[in-house]
Amino acid sequence: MAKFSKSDNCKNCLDCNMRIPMLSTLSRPELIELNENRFEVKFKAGETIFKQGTSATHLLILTTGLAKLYVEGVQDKQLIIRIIKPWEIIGQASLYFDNRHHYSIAALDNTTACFIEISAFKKAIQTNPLFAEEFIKNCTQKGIFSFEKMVSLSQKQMHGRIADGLIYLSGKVYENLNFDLHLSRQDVADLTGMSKDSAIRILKEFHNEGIIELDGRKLKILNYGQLERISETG
Amino acid sequence: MAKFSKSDNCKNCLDCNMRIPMLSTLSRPELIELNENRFEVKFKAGETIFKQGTSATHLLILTTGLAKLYVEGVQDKQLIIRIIKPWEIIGQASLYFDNRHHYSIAALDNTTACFIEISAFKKAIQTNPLFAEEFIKNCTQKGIFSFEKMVSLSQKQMHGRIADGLIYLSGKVYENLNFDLHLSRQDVADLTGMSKDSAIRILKEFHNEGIIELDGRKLKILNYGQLERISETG
DNA sequence: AATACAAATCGACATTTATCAGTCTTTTAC
DNA sequence: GTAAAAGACTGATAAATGTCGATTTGTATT
Repeated sequence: MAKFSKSDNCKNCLDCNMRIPMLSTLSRPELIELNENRFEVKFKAGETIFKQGTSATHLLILTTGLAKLYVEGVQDKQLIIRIIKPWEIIGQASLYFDNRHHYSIAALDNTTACFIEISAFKKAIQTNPLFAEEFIKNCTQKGIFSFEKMVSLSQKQMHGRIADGLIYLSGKVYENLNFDLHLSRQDVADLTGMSKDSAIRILKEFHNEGIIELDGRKLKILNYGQLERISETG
Repeated sequence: MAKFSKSDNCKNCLDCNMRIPMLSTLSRPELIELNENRFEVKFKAGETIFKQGTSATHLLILTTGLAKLYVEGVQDKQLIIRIIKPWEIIGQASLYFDNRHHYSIAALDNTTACFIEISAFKKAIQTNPLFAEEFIKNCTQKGIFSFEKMVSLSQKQMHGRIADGLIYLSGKVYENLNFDLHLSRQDVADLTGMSKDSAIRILKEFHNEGIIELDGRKLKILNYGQLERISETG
């Protein structure tokens, strides 16, 4: 189970300042206030960090590990929106809406999560226009990302969607053509909107065609250009 | 072609104040400044109001008519994200990102659009925290809407997606169970992520089963509960 | 009203994708 | 170390969806 502690990983918010662009707009007193309203919790791989539908009282920043952000769709199916890495701020969606979580987060790894009280955040938005601007920037970027995801999910066939998924993982998550996948095959399916069996099949096809090398969860992209072509032609 | 004029429809931004929640947080001088940096343009049904990829210099508020907001996907296919009604603020996505439009807007009707300079808007965000908050609220709501749309597009079958489309149109756009559709069959398909022929087929099915009554573009929802059920079961 | 053109419609067919059952492999639990 | 469970994989089949061609309907133009 999750273990409580005030400062296991990052000593305080003044540290985060360096790593999180949004927080760098905050003044020293503001950071100190943020720091007083936070705590860290450790999660084991597979544990739910927060669950769609529960009330949203804190924002979340991972300090170690990876997690999946997903919405619960029809008939217990999950749709993975994106993979969360350390130093991203998560949970803004609920800030000004209905104080409910509209997605779930689950650890893909042993992770450490820092929870920051929403009220401290809101205060910073009200008093620091630069911070508010950064916040808005963040929101709008996610909006644009959503559009691309919708196009991929609704207009591309399975090969294109898997290609998009692999490009996303290597480009945005692991920043490497060669990585150890934290996702199960089911997760890959939930990320690309298809059945698990179909995801397995396409991955195997890509492997057989020499586009990727896949052994268990070790994944190497051998022909990135080909993936891009598959992504574009749908 | 589009016809220029400073104040065809709404006399000035002090009017809009009443109709647009976000603007109601602005002070009188702020509204006056906004008013000095705006102009109105008329569009005929079918005309493009702005086009994905072009540079974003203005935000947009419709004062009359309806428009579709869509992204250009693979192979010239459109994905309609939502329908725009008067008194919604459009174009925030590009505000703080790369100053490009990431979607297109096309008139579905004879419409009047009011263009507001982005710089005037940004200034209000920086100087008026309440306005910034309203802006953020707006962004996050759209984010949540996006999640629902992604689930619909990627996890529901055609019947469920058409049901979602009809529920959206009657609930959010026309606010009536009985309306004159501005969308073509192709538009309905682009809204629900399927081929035109499939959209026609499902609509006809719903008509034959007595769930809706559809004659050309006159649409009446006869059994809303049934639509909800179809939406939930996918 | 006659023509031209775009939109809507429909049935037949092809393709894509999901489902299912069964096997194999890897990890977990004791 | 072995049994059990979970995950990965595969082929066959069924279901969902798209495509195509032909026809009809509606609308705008003369």
